[in-house]
Formats: sequence, structure tokens, C-alpha cells
Amino acid sequence: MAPRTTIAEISRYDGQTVTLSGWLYNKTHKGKLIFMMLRDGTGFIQAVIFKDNFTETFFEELQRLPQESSIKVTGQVRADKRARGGYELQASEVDVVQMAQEYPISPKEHGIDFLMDQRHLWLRSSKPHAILKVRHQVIAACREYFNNLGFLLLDAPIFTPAACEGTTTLFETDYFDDKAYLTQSGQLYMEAGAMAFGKVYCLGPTFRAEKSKTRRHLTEFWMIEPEVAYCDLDQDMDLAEGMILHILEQVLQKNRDELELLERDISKLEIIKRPFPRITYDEAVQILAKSGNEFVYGNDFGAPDETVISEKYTSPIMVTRYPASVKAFYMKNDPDDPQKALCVDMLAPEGYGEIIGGGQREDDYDTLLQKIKSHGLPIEPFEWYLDLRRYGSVPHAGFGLGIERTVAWICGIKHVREAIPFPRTMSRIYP
RNA sequence: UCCGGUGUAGCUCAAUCGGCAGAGCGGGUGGCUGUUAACCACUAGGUUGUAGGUUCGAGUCCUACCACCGGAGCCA
Repeated sequence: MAPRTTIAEISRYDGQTVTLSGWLYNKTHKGKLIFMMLRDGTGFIQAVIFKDNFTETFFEELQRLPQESSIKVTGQVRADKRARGGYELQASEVDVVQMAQEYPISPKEHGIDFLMDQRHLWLRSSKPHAILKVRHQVIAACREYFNNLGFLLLDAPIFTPAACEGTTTLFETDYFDDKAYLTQSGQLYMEAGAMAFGKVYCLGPTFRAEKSKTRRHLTEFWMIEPEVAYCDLDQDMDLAEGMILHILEQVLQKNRDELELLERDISKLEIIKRPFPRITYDEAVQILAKSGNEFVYGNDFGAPDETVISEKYTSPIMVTRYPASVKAFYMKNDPDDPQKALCVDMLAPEGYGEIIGGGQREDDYDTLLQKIKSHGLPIEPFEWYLDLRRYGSVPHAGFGLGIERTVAWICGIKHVREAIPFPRTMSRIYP
């Protein structure tokens, strides 16, 4: 029997006879020839079927074979300028594993709603393939980065007893005779982890019941959240910057084919170098003022504001020291300016907006207690969190990176819904 | 939740002033030895989102509802 191989490694088999197992991606025929574009998950290759090598009836059956039928093709690999990818398979044997029904996704244009209804099938197409391979690399690079720095992976719970930042954006579930909420962030648990292990991170899905309908929002999205004990805001920013650079380096090295298929302008990623500009909220407000934007000092930036600010730069930028009033209760105030928080948002270039939010955490017990109260939050669910300040509190900091926004930026795609295999939005929970 | 837009064949879209519902792709049949989202010929395919209303006549105008798209707020 001919050795079985994959399309990705086909160039090693030039001249040899192999069997490829996959699916019929597309086909065209011309008289005594059928050109079958075969995919096997690792790549695409054209198989050429010549009528004289098969029986009349089987050749006619192959001519009618529907898209996405599963097939095994045996044949000789040969380099051919006329074939996309440089190699094609001269088929000597075709085994139809299953003849598919009429496939709904043709190689022509489709609308996004139709494609999302067919997401379980759309995953087979080349564009979702490319994006999800980049996603894989982004996640792999993040984990590699933290693992190499001696971080411990510490998984955070999905069911949580209370909100980090109010309850309006939480998904509520029945939890036996009680209520539980789907997590919005693993951060508070990572703070406990940092006090136990020094440097930890978590990676997992988080949930927001926001009725958001924009290209940057999902109700279920993935975050990677590191947290470090004995760490201040500047060190936190160094960590975030290093992580982004490592992600870019890995994707640019390993996913060039995917970025090319997505028609990404790679030069915009290649010019990104250390150090990323670090500006304060006040400086960002000045940029807005110079651009003639109407902006009320003290507010948080909206999406159009972020775009105006980030368009001034070609690399991601880090904006620090927002007014404490617009930030979460656990943020530490700047000792030099108590109205400001020691926080940082990283804004991706090209208008992709915020991909990282983080900062130094409030480590003083009394101050934290006051903040919980002044944010109108109940004390009791946070008793365990306050314990972290009762027993050996230290300065610490961390951040959260949104995986889908990062993937969307790197891929140059418009909407985060394509950066996750099965997106969950306000109006979609199927398939 | 608010603002704007779109709903017509399996898919992507046309249909002029309110006057015979169409095309391309996909499907089917036939042809062709080099196709890359092929080409040529023939062919099947419709409750025009739903419910009302105006009119001799509604895909087109009006009202309500539904779905989706884009944007805002909130955020990663």
C-alpha cells in the first residue's frame, strides 16, 4: 500500500505515489479531465483525474461528486507550474468514503449571517482556517511567554459568587438553591494566586451580559490574565509589552501563509518595536483636544476617541493614569495624584482599540475596604479578597489580554466574531 | 437600549414613476485533455420577512411586528 501522507508535507514526496485522505474542496472538469481541489486540514492540493485511468461509470460519478464529499486519492505527486501550490496529484485511484449531500457554502460570496448559521461547516473554508491558525499561535505564544518567565498556570473558576464590577453585566445561573454568576474575569483569583506562587496566569473564557452590538464585542470571549506579586505599574507595562512582542514575533515567523491569505499588510506588524509609547490620560486628552474632538475631561474614552489617539502612532500604545472614578474599585490610586488610578490600557494600532486593560492593585486593607463601599458593592462576598490584604499584602499588578481582539488586529479582520471558532453574541448562540 | 440601513430563487443581488418577478452563481442534463470562483448549450427552481391597510393594480406607498447588518453606550 502506498504511504499515507499529508498535503502540508507533499513536497517531500515529489515523484512518489501517495494516498491523501481528505475532502473535496472544489472541482472543475473539462472533457476527459477532472480537477479536484482536495483538502485534508493541513493544506490544499489539486488532484487530476484522467478519464482513461478509470471506468466510464466511475468517471461520471466523480464528475458529479458534490463538494465536501470525503475521499481518499492515491496517485503520483509531481511538480507542475499549472497547479496552485506547485504540486499536483496524478490520480490512479479514488475511494469515495462518503458522497456528500449538496453543500450549502459555494466558493462564491456569501453574507455574514448565512455563513455564521453555517459556522460548523464554514470552519472548513480557507479564511476561517487562516484566522483560527493565527488564534492558535497567539494563545501558544502567550503561554510560552509566561511559562518561560516562570509563571504558574492557575485556572480560575467559571462559576463565581459575585460581581467584580457590579451585577448588570453578569450572566446569572441557578446554583442549586442559590445564584451563581459566570465569571467576568479571573483577576481576583489570580491575586490570590500571586500571593501564593508569586507569578501566575490564567487563560479561559469570560462572560459579559452587555447588550453590546459592535465589532469589538462578544458575550463569551477569552482572556489571558497574568498577576505578579512585588510588581508595580511600570514593571506590569514591561511585561505586557514583552508579551505582545513575543506574540508578533511568533505569528510573523509561523503564520506568514495565513497572513498572506488574509491579505494582511504585514509591514504594519513588522515595524512594531520596543518600546511602545507610554502616555498618560492627560496627554491623551490633549491629543483629542488638538484633533478638535469634543471630549469632557474626566470621562473614559469611547471607541472613536481611542481611534483618534492610537492613529497618532504606528505601534500599540499604553495609556496610564485614568481618573480613578472611571476605573474599577481594585485599582490603586497614584500616590502622586490621588485622583488618578495606577492603571494601563494598551490600544492596538490601526483603530483596533483596547486589547489590554490592567494595572497595579490596591494593596492597603483600609483603602480597599473604603473603595468597595464607595462603589456600592457588598462587603461580604469580598471578605476572602480582603483577606489577601490582611495576611502579607504586597504591591502587585497584572493585566488581561483579550484574545479575540488581539487576533482580529493581527489578522486585520473587521470583526471579533471571526476570531473565535463559535462566536456568542447578543443575537447568536447557534451553532 | 438608542440611531441608521436591509429583508426578492439554495446563495449574492437586479426590478426605472405603483403596471408581465429577473440575472449570475449553485443544482440537473449534454459537450470539451489543463482547469484555478473555467467555458458553451439546455433545464428545474418564487407565499417578494410576517400581519394589516391604501389602490383598478403593491416587491415598490402607509402602519405594526420580526430578523439581520452597521454605529453608539459599556468593555477586553
